[in-house]
Amino acid sequence: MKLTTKGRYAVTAMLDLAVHQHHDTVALADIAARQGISLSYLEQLFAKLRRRGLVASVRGPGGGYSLALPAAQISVAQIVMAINENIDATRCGGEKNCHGEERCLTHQLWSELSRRIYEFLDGITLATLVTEPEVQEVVLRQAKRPKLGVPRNEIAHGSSYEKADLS
Amino acid sequence: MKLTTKGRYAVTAMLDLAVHQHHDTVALADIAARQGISLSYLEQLFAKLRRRGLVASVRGPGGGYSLALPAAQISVAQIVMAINENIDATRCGGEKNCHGEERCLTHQLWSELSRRIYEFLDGITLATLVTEPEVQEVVLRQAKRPKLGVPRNEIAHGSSYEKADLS
DNA sequence: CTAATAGTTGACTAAATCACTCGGGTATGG
DNA sequence: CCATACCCGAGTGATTTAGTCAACTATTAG
Ligand code: FES
Ligand code: FES
Repeated sequence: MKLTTKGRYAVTAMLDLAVHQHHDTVALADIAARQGISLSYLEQLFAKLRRRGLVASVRGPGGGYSLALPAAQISVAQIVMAINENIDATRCGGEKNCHGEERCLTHQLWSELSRRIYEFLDGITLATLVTEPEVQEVVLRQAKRPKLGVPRNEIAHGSSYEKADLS
Repeated sequence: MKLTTKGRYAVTAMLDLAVHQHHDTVALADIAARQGISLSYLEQLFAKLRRRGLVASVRGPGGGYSLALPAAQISVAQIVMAINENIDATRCGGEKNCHGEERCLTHQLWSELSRRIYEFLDGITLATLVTEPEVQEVVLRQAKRPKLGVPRNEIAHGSSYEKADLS
């Protein structure tokens, strides 16, 4: 699997979207401001999410994004895969050919690991997350803060470069 | 967690070592030849494994490496962590500060994922792997092949660049 | 003694990827 | 028509990956 900040941002943004579902649509600028993600970057992510049919968009003033499916039908695995493509921890990508043309000593191990990770992430939907007390707490904290109208390209970013993949 | 080819090679090499334990020591050159890994690269990996106390070395002719502990006491997680340091899938690295100075919406999720992965990899030891029929099969196949004396720096490498991390 | 073996160390590199940014589009409601 | 918001592609610097290379040092067989 590949699990980078890109995928994490996507899940965070989708969760924000799920939380604010009561509006018809949510503008990316709002998500950007609430979650501290660059707008341009979000646009990139949502383009992929839309192509995969996970979100729907409405253009023009008052427009924005909404979930294309009920929150209970969108799993974290789907989001991560929409962004990062594969979710496979083997070296061969399932081809069983990374040692010469044959299966290597540890293929079985990584293959099983991939399955576990996928099962875990696929078992958690946006609906699950929304009801988590830990999530609700953060949502409340964010609601209290004055929503500063962040203009395009002026959002602070952490510059940490950490990854988390399991190709 | 971080799970790159580096970590995968390390596990493969350690497993090879466990399989050939009946010799006093195993030379890296043998492992390199059997598993198709560059010798110089293996040296780098085993330096770390030795510092972590997972393998012991004997220098000079007839020397090589051996497991520093019984195979049943070396888990895959230990090997991966010896090579890649952390095994954490969060963005904050456990600091809970990746949104401003506070916990982000999805911290809980990545944190739980990290735990699952760690538990899985820590539950599998070299001893477990050695007895796997899938592994035995590969070992037999490798034993049949004539052990070509591969000189330093002449081993073929695949140039695939795939990752698998979960920082 | 000496040559061959094998581990030890550190610096160095090309290529790939990541995490964005920038600059312009295009639809749409008021 | 104009402000809003989505749409899209190209480009970039920093970082990491997956190695290589060269020069040791320890040990032992002969
Ligand atoms: S053959 Fe699939 S990981 Fe090696
Ligand atoms: S605060 Fe830990 S992952 Fe965001």
